[in-house]
Amino acid sequence: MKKSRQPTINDVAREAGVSKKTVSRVINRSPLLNEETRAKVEAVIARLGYVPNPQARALALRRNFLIGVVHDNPNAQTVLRVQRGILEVLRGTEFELVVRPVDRGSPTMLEDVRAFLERQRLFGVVLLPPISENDALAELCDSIGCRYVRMGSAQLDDPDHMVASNDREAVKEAVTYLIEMGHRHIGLVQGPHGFRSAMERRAGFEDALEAAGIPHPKSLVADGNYTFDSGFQAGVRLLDLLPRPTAIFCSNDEMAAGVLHVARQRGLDVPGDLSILGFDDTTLAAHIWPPLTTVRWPVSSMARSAALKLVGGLDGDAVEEPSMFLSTLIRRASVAPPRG
Amino acid sequence: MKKSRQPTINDVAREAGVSKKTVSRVINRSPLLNEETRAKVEAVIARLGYVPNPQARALALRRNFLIGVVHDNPNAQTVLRVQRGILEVLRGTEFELVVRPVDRGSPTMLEDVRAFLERQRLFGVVLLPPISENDALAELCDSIGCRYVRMGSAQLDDPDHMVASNDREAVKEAVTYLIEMGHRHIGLVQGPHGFRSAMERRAGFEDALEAAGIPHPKSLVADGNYTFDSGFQAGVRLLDLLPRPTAIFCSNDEMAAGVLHVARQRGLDVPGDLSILGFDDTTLAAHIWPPLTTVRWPVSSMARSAALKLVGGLDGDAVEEPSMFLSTLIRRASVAPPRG
DNA sequence: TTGTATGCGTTATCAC
DNA sequence: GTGATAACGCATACAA
Repeated sequence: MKKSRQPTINDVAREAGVSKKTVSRVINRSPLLNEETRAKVEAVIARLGYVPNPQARALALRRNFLIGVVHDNPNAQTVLRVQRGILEVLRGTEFELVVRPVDRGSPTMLEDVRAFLERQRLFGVVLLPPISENDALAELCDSIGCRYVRMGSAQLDDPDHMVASNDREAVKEAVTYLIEMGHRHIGLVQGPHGFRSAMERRAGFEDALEAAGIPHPKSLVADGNYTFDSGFQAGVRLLDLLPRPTAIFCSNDEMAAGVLHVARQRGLDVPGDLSILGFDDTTLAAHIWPPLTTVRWPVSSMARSAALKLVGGLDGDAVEEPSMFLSTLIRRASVAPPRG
Repeated sequence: MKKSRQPTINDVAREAGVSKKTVSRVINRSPLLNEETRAKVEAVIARLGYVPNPQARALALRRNFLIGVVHDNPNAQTVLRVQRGILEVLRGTEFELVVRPVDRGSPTMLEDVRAFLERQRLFGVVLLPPISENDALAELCDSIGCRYVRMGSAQLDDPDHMVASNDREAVKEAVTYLIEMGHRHIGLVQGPHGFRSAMERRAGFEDALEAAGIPHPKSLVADGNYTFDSGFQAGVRLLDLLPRPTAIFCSNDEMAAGVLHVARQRGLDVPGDLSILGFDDTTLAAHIWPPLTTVRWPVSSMARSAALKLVGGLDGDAVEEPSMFLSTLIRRASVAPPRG
C-alpha cells in the first residue's frame, strides 16, 4: 500500500527508473537532457502529481521562493495596490508574497531588514517609498545577495532595480491645467520633508508657476504628512488666508480629502469657491464628492513591473520591463475656473 | 580566520563543547536539560549571534513558520486592517506573514488552497469572510494539519477556530437609533446573496423594524455587492421611490458612499433630506462629507485575536483569547431626524 | 547524457 | 541529561 504522504523526488526517480539527479534536472529544466528521458520523467511527475518540496529546495539552494514587500506604512491604499500588482504576477508561479512592515524612524531599521532578509533568504524584495529612497537599504540587499526593486517618484537606481514615475512633470502639467483655467492664487499642501515624492511633486508645482510667471509666496505652502488629518490642518491654514487661494494642489488624495473637509465645514462650494487637485487617484478620489481631479499614479503597473523584474527572465530570456511609468491627469469635478 | 557565513548549530555546539542535539534542546526549550548546560549554551548562542535557520527547521519539522491570510478580495480596507492586526502580533516573533488571494467562484478554489497549504506547510492561516464561511475549507485545513482561524459575522466554529462579531445585534441597535430619530421609511442596501455578513446585517435590520412594528416592503430593499458602484446603483433605485425613504442603511461603508454620491448628484441634503447609515467604519467613513454614521466592525481586534489564537499559547500556557467581538455604533453627521 | 556521493542546517530516534 | 546517527527532500560536484 502506498504511503499517504506527498510524493518526493525519490518516488519519481524510482517509478521512472532513473536517478534523483535526473529528475532534478527535469525540474530545473537542464538543457542537457535526452528528450526521451525528459518525457518519461515528466509523465511520471504528472501521474504522481509530484511537486518539489519548497522547504527542501530552500535549504539546498539557500534561497527561498518568496517575494517580500518591505514598506513603512505609507498610504494604505498604496500598499494594497502594490500587493495586488505583485500578486497578479506571482499567480500561478511557485512564488509567494510575504509582507514586511518596518519602522523607518527606528535606528535599528537597517539591522531589522538585514536580519529579515538573511534569515528568510528571500528571492527578492520590492521596496516601497519612502524607504525605497534609502540607498543604504539597496546596498544592503545587494550585499546580502537578495534581489530588489525600488519603487519611487524618481529614477534613483539603474533600470533593473527601479520602477519610477514622472511625478514632477505630471504635477507640472496638472498645475498648468489649473493655471489655464484662470487660477493665479494657488495653494500647495506638500508631503513630508525628506520624502522624494514630496520633493518631486513640489518641484513640479513650482515649475508650473514659474513657467507661467506666477509668484509663489511661502504663505501659500502648507506642510502635510500624507494623512487626512494633516491635510485638514493644512486646509485650515490655507483657507484662513486673505485673499483665499482659489485652488489648492495636494501632494496626495488623502490630504486633498482633508482640505475638502475643511471647505465643506466652511460652507465653501467646491469647485465653485475652491478648486482642489490631488495626487494618486486612489479609490477615495472617485468616491468623495465632488469626484476629485487628480494625478493618477500608476502604482499597480509599477508593482507588476517590479515583480516581473524580480521573477521574470527566469526562463532564460531576460524580459525587458519598463522602469519609467507616466502619471497622468484625471479630470473630474473638483476643478473649475475661479469664480468671478 | 572565521568564515563570513552565519553561524550554524554546529558552530554553537563546537564552541560550547556539546552536541548539536543539546543545542537543539536549548533552542526548543526542552524541559529535561541541566540548567548549567543550558546557560553555557545560551551564552555561546548570544556571543555568536546564532539564529536557527528557518529553512532547515521547516524541512525537519515539516512545518513552516509562516502565517497565511487567505481571502477572496473583500473590501480593500478590510484586507489591510486584517494584515495590520496580524502583523502586530507577529512582530518580534519568528513568524512571517504571507498573503494568498483566492477566487471563490472558481471550481478549483478548494484544490488551490489545498495545494498552497500542503506545499508551503504553513503554521496556520487566517480565513477572511466570505470564504471563511465555507465549512469545507475549514475541514480541509484540519485534514492537512494546518491550524486555522476563521473571521466572520457569526459564530460558525468553536472558539479556538473562530473570531466573530455580533453584526445582527449591532445593526439592530443602529437601525433602532434611526427609528428613534423618527424615521419610518427606511431603505436597505444589502450585501451579496450567500454572504453570511449580508444575511446577519439584513436580519438585524429586520429585527429593528419588527420590534418597532414598522412594515418593510420589498421595494425598500436594494441589492448590492459591497462595492461603491453597486451602492450607487442601489441608491438610484431607492431614491427614485415615491415616497422617498428618509433614511437608508447600507451593509457597508463603501456602498453608503455610493448612495451618498447619488444623493449629492440629485442635490439632496444629507442628513437633511436623507440620513445614511453605514457599516464597517473604514477610514472612508470619516473622510467623506458628511462624516458617516456607521457601525464599527472591530476587524483589527479580531485579526489580532485570530493571530494570537494561532501563535499564542506556544510557550506552554494556553492563552484565552476572546472569540466574540462587539460592533458598536459610531454617531457622526450623516444621520438626523427626518425633515418636517 | 546520466548516476553517485555529499552537503544544506535542523530535528528525531534511540542508545548510553 | 546527553550524544552519535539517521532522517527531511533537494541540489551540486564530480565521475562514469
